[in-house]
Order: sequence, then structure tokens, then C-alpha cells
Amino acid sequence: MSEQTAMVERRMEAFRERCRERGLALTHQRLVIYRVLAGMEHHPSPEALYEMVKKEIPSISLGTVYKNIHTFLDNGLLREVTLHHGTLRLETKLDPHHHLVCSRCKTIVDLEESDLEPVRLKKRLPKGFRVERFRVEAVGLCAACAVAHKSES
Amino acid sequence: MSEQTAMVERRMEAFRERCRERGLALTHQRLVIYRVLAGMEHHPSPEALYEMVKKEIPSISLGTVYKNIHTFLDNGLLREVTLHHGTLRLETKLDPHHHLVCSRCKTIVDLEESDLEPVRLKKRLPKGFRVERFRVEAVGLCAACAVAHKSES
DNA sequence: TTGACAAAGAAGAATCATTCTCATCTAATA
DNA sequence: TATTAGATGAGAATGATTCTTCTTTGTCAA
Repeated sequence: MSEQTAMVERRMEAFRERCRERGLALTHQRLVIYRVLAGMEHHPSPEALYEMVKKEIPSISLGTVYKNIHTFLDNGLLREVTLHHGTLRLETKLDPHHHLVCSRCKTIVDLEESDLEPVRLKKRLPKGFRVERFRVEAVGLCAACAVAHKSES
Repeated sequence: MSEQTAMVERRMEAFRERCRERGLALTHQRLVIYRVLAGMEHHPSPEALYEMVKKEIPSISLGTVYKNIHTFLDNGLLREVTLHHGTLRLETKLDPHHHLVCSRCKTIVDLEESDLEPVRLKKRLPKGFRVERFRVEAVGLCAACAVAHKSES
């Protein structure tokens, strides 16, 4: 069994267990969606995932893929690679800097480059990727949301 | 004159100059769009920007705002706060890690946390923001795009 | 096992963000 | 000031995502 297959198997096991814990039905569609996603090297869009899944379940609908993506995200079975897809956000400050992002209200505030220890790779990257700059997002809760969050839970 | 106003003025001056250099007409709409954006603390969406600009130019159309945003981006007058807006990207790898992002073909590849010197703030943040984790994007060109880019220019 | 019920799926309409088209309009410059 | 390339406004078109409705399927108690 290859490294890759073993990894997919491990993730599927975790998936099944989590679904049981959360009372999520283990439908054929869900198993296929998750397995396909776990087996992909890159980070597909819902549409791309749908195309892959259709090879195994031709009758599946795009809506089902979207609905399950959200179910999985809500249950910590998936991660979004990017916060703030969905709408363009703009800035006129052009010198290098980073951002604080509130994971609850999605507000973005600047973080000066000088407030952060310099970001550095430990070693050269394989694969010939040429890094031009590092973008850092400090994800967390803004003051207002931290308060709201505490009183919720 | 406040710090803030002075900063906006400086950006407007740079804006005017850049437009002249690039042969971009200095229309009333462009000046207002840019000034409003430069004066905002946060990082608005096109829709939010449009709402602000409409207070000064009620007849402006949303299409004009979008078109100018792209003109400004193309000419280095604005930055997108987030790459990858536009479509959700997913991953099943749940342990902390970062990403390499090709700015040309938008491919995303994982970067292990252990490949990077740990990210650290130099000092406590003001404003009571509570950081939960750092997300780092190493932005650059993948091997394939680096080659393509060289032969283009 | 079976049957009832809640959860999940399929299909397609609806919505939201963004882009495009095209008929005016205007900034730049001669 | 007249010319004209480039810019705007209005609204249609597109692409991504969500919603609605009806049908089907897992799950669980009997």
C-alpha cells in the first residue's frame, strides 16, 4: 500500500468516526466526496471536486456537493484554504505589511511588518518554487468578538 | 491637518502622478473612488466601496467601480488583500501547515510548518486582538510559471 | 427484519458577486 | 475649441453559491 493510499485510509477512518460522533449519516455520496478530496494533491474548488465525484456517481448534484462541503466545514472535517474567498477586499497601503483577521466577524486590520519577527524558510524549497514575498494572516478574535464569544459558550 | 488627512493627501498625490505616467484619465469618478478607499481604515469589498462613493456621486454605476478597481489593480495603485477570492478552496489536511501560492496560475501547494522559522509577534498587540494561529502564504512563481514568465518578458 | 421519521439527495429556481456590451459622454491635447 | 480615445451608465449576461421542493434513504425502535 502506498504512502498516499495509507494517508487517505487514515483520513477516511477519522472521517467515519467523526460522522458517527456527530450523528451524520454515512451516505455513499459523503464517503465518495470525502475520499476524492482526501486523495487530491491540490486544493480544489467545489466545482472541480464535483467533476471528480461525478466520475464515480454520475447522478450526483452540484447542490449536494456544496451542502456537504458546508456540513464538513461546520464539523471540522474540512478546512477552507482561504478565508474571504467570496468577495474581493481592497487596500491602498502599498508598502509590505500583514493582516489581522477576525475569524468571527471577518474584519481585517493591518499588522505592520515591523511587529512581526521576520518570516524565513529553513531550507530551500524543492520543486523550484520561487518565493517573492510572505503574506501573513494572524487569525483570531477581535476584542469585540472575543467578548461575544465568551458570553455565547 | 490630521495625520490621517495628510496620509490620504500623500496617497492622492501619488495616485495623480501614477495616472499621468500611465496615461489614465483623471476623471471625477476615479478621484472620488480612490480618495474614499484611501480614507478607509478597513478593507472594503467593491460593493461597500460603491455604497460610500454613491454618497458623493449618486449617479455612479457599480460597473464603473468594478472597472476602475481593476484598472487600479493593473497599474499597481491598489492591492487585493486576499488572493483567491472568487472561489472556495478546500483541504482535508487538518494539522497546522502553510501554503505556497503561485501568483500566476493560482495553484496552491502545502508548505509544512516545519519548513518555516516559527512566526512570532515582537510585542503584544494593542486593541485586544487575540491571535489563535498564523497563516502564511509564500507567494511567488511555481517552476512552470517561472519559465513561462521569463520567456514572455 | 420492518416501518416510521428525520436526514439527505436531485433538480432546478433564485440570489449574489462580477463581467460584459453598447450607446453616450468627457478628459486630454492639438 | 474640436477631435478622439478612453471612460461612464445602464442593464444584460455569466459564474459561483444558496435555496426550495419534492423524493429517497439511513437510522433506530419495535
